[in-house]
Amino acid sequence: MENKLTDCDHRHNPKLKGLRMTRQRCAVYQVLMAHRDHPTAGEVYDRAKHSMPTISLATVYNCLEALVQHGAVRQVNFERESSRYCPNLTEHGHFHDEKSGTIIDVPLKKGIHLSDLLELPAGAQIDNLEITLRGKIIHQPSLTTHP
Amino acid sequence: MENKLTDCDHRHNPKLKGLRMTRQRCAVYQVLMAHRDHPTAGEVYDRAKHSMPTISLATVYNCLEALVQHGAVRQVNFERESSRYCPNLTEHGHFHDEKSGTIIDVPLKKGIHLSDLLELPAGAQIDNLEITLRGKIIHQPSLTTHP
DNA sequence: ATTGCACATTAGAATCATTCCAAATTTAGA
DNA sequence: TCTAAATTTGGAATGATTCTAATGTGCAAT
Repeated sequence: MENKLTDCDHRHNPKLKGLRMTRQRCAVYQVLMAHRDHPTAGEVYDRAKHSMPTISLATVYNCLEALVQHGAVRQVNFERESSRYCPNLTEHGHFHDEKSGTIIDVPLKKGIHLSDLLELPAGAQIDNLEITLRGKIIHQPSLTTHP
Repeated sequence: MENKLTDCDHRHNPKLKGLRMTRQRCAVYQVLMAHRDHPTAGEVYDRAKHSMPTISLATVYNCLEALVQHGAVRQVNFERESSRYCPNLTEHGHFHDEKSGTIIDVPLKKGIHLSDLLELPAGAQIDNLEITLRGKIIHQPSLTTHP
C-alpha cells in the first residue's frame, strides 16, 4: 500500500501536475487509488464520505470530471448504466460479468495496437477509445482428472 | 432500394423470423433499414411518425428493444448519450466525430477477430462487444499538388 | 374464417443519473 | 497577506428511459 499522504502531492504524483488540488479532489482521487476497482459516482461518494463526511455528491461529480479531463483516471460506460471510474491508465478494455456484476480489466495482447486492427476513416484522430464486453464467466470442468 | 413491402415479411426476411410482427415494429424496422445511419430512439420516433402518425414514443422504445433482443438491429452507446440503433449486423466498431456529430461504422481489418486481440478472463463467454471511438476528422492537406 | 389469449400498444406518470444554479468558500499566485 | 478566479454545495432542474394499467391485436389452433 502506498503512502496516502503523498497520493495527491504534485511533488510526488506527476499525474496530477497542473490540476488545482482541493481537499475534495484529493479525497476522491484517494478513493479511486485505494481499491483498484470500477466504482460509480455514487459509490465513490459513499466511500469518500468516510474520510470527508461533508463532501457533496455534486462535488464528487465535479471532481471526477476534473480528474478525467486531466487524464488522471478514466471514465468507462456500460450500455446505459451509471458511468464508472477506472484508475488503470494503460490501454485496455472492460469485461462486465452479467452474473456477479464484476468488471474485469481486459489487457490487449502483447504488441497489439488497436489502430492496427480497424479500418479507420481517413484523417481520423482518436481522442478516446472504449472496448467493452458483456458476458458470463463459464465454470469450465477441469480438464485434468483426479489422480 | 429494396421493396419496403417485404422488409417485414417473415417469408422474405429471415432476420425477423420468430418475432411477432406488428405494424409498429414494422414501421420502426423500416425506419432503420431506410437510412443506414445511427438514429436515437427520439429520431426513430420522429421518422416513424411519417408513416404512422399515431405511434407513441414508448412503443418505439418497446419495438427497438424487441428488435435488439431478437438480433435484428444493434444498440450502440456513446458515453452517456442517448442510445443509438444500427442496422449493420457485421462485427464493427463506431467512430463518433466530435465536430459533426456523425457516426461512422469502423470495420475490422480483414481476417481480424476481436477475441484474438484481448487477454480475456478464463472462461469468459462474450454476449456483447462494443468498440467505440471518439475523435476528430482532420482535413489533411492533399499530398498531390495541383497540376 | 373465427376465436382466444398471450403479448403489444399507449399516454402519462415515475425514475434516476447527471447537470445546472447561485451563493458561500477556498485555492494558489502576486 | 490579499485577490481574482476557480471550486464547493444543496437543492432544483433536466432528460432519457422505464413503468403502469387500461385497451387493442397478431396469430396459432380450431
